[in-house]
Amino acid sequence: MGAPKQRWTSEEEAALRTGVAKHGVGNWRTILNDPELSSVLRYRSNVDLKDKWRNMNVTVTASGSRDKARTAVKRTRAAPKNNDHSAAIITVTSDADDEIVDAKPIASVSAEAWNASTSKKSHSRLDNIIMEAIKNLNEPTGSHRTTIANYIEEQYWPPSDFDHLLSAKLKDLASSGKLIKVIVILAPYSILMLCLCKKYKPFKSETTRWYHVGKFN
DNA sequence: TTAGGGTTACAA
DNA sequence: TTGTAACCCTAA
Repeated sequence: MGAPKQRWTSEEEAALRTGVAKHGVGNWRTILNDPELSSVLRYRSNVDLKDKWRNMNVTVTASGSRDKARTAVKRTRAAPKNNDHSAAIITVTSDADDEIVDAKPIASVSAEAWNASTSKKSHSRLDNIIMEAIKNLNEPTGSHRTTIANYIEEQYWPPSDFDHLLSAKLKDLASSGKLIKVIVILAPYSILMLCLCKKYKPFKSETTRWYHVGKFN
């Protein structure tokens, strides 16, 4: 352990983030072998990548706890697989880490109480429940609003205007980066290619929005 | 090869 | 002295 510490450069950190986005968390060897990244990361081992990713998640969660980093890392493993010719994920509109706070069933309470801030953390109770729902549903391509709503209705006793609240909250969480909003375009392959080339903007009826916790690869 | 826990170097 | 980041060790 006498080796001098080799501080990570911003280029290396960027390469690691790119690698994780591309290959997924845990595929450190694959990231290292990526021709686009290998030159930047040539002085790093797969263990270095793993450790750095852990540290980066500690920083992001601002908790200083390795345990929280671990949960963050675990949650980033799910990745959408585009194996359907008639539907594809076109856009990931936001991406950020988050934290999980305990969410136990509660009795029916007012919308204000659902939305009330729980502690020094800025998360509301509903935020946590939504995160828990998406996490537990564990759908590879994320979960649709109605699926999330059904889960919460099964597990909890939401207020009458819950559906409206949920929509607003999902929008908030996506815009703040706590959730990833994925736009899935239900269209033939040719249309998808036009979308990718930005030559065709799908109608609202041709798209659906799925919400996902964590990062894609 | 990876995850997770432990250790050490370093900066504030 | 303390917290953080980098590095090391080991089990699976």
